[in-house]
Amino acid sequence: MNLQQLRYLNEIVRRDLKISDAAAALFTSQPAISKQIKLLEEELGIEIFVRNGKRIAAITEPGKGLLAIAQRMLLDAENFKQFAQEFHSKDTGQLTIATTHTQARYALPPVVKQFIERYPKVKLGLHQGTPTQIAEQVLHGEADLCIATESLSSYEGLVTLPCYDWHHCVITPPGHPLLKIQTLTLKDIVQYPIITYDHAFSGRSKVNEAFEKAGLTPDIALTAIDADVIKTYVELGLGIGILAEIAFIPERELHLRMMNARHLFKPSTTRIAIRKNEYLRAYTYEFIELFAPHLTRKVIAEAMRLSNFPKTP
Amino acid sequence: MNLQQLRYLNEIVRRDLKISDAAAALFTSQPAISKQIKLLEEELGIEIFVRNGKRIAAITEPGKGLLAIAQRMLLDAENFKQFAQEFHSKDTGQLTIATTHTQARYALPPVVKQFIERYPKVKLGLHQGTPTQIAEQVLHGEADLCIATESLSSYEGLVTLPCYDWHHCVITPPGHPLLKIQTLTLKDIVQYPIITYDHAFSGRSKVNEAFEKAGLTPDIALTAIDADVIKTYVELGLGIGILAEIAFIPERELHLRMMNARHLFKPSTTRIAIRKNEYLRAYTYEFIELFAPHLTRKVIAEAMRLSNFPKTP
DNA sequence: ATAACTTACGGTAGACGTAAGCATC
DNA sequence: GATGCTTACGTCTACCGTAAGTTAT
Repeated sequence: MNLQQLRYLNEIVRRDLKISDAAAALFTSQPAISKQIKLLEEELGIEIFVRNGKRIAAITEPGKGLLAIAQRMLLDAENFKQFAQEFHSKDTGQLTIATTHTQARYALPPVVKQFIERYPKVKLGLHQGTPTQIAEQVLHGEADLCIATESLSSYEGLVTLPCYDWHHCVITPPGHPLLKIQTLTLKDIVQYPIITYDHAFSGRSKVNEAFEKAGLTPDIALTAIDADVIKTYVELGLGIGILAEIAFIPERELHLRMMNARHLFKPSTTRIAIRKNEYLRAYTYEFIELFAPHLTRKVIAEAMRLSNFPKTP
Repeated sequence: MNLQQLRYLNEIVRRDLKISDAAAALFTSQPAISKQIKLLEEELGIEIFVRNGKRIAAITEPGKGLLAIAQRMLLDAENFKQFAQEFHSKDTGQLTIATTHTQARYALPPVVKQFIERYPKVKLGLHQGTPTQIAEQVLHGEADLCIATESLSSYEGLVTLPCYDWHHCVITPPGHPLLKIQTLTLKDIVQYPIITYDHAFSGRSKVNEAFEKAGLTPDIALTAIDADVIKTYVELGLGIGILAEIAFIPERELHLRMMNARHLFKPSTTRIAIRKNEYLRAYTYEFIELFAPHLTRKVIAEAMRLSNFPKTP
């Protein structure tokens, strides 16, 4: 048994039990993997995969157990290298952040600016995607951390940390009738077509929740993944917008007006997620702290440690 | 980086930083290890060992961190094989138990008898040693579990489980004056020379504790590692004996008499210890349960799991 | 018929052992 | 001088890639 064989095993499972796909992903030949898996099975004396003639049909019960141990070992192998890197060259390396539009466009720029000044030799990568996509990128090690507002906590293999709370606001074109109202109500809002985030994005769930609770059915004219699209269509007069306060920069939006909606929608929490048991570089800790100052190295390390403990119901 | 290199690294540290000793222990040549460590250091770009010319002087700070990860990986590698074994041949394998004389001679025989009937194909091994020795055998993987009464809980890498409580008793030759006393006191006992266990064996600490608390200084005539030696010298009239109740089998000891001493010495607890995070075979669980029926597979697995959690002070 | 895995075979890299060299005690 | 690590070199294993073979879809 060696690490290479474990890598092969892990990749085959990741690629839906297709050896050829795994070979392509690991830049090797199909027979190479085929043979190593055979050798591994032979050495262990058990079958890891259920074969249907020459095709792999499923993973066996013991195979699942082996896979779990293998994955832990592979993660440790990564940690081993990372740990060495840390001492070899403290301030160089890579940091890949997976995030959604809202964060990338409005929350991250000042943080990134500070970070690249502090760590000019760290190659910073930004992957944009849906909350689901970015969570899986972290799970598969394609990104070091992800930042989003929705649905990060449902992944077993991730540790999530709350960064900050924010509120939605309502935007309208100048001169809109709503602007005359002192304190907005949901009833006022449902009078007009609404343009807001796609479900699964940027706290959209809190918006839905509020309307449902009030027994109101809003007329959602258009849903967008990012605030810029929402603003564009509000400017065009298609309706009023509901978006994150952070996404509205008053001095830039000459053709839009913002109204407070903090009393209407519950605050959303933006979270950061990292892979469980992953060794983090010093600059990764620092990036997180730049983004959310209360998430110090100590706090993060403690949360990571606690993530392996039983859930207290 | 590969597992072999990690094995080398681990063994060098285990052998007090002597490459040649590590080579001997792993049945390979000294240059083989030397070179692989060099290669590893080169690959990682850091020095793992502090060299004093051609001699290894110490392990570096990063080296320590790497060693910790390496050890976890090596343990997982063992678990990987063990797990496979489990499915390959459920009821065959090896089980090595490290224990002290008292357990081996008096507590284990019936358990071992039952076990070899149930698992005739499992090669059962018994290592006898001091509590310290047997704990280290488990730590180094030379034994699967150890059973003893003293000082197992002080090892970070072990999980200990209480098996049963037992008491000391006092033994004398027939016709001894003490036998006339209804209820023994410590004052009665210190009138005579005492023969008992060596320190660090079989609850000797509880005996010391009792005398100290009472402000009495017993005349310890002889200390032995095992009960049989104690009994021999009590028979010879060198003094009275204090030993584990379990070690006194009335029908066999024609030249000795036993007196209750439960009210004099605190009960001792015999414990079992296993290595943290080690994958246990089904028959290992069963052996433990045979020895201590309340230690079911579930209880043991839970204790193992909890051993990784933070200590609640 | 094609996609997917296995078998067969030759080439190459890398790990190991032996022997010689050199530094520390 | 003895011990202990490194360097040098030859050997051998084992892994990988290419190509041909076999079996499901």
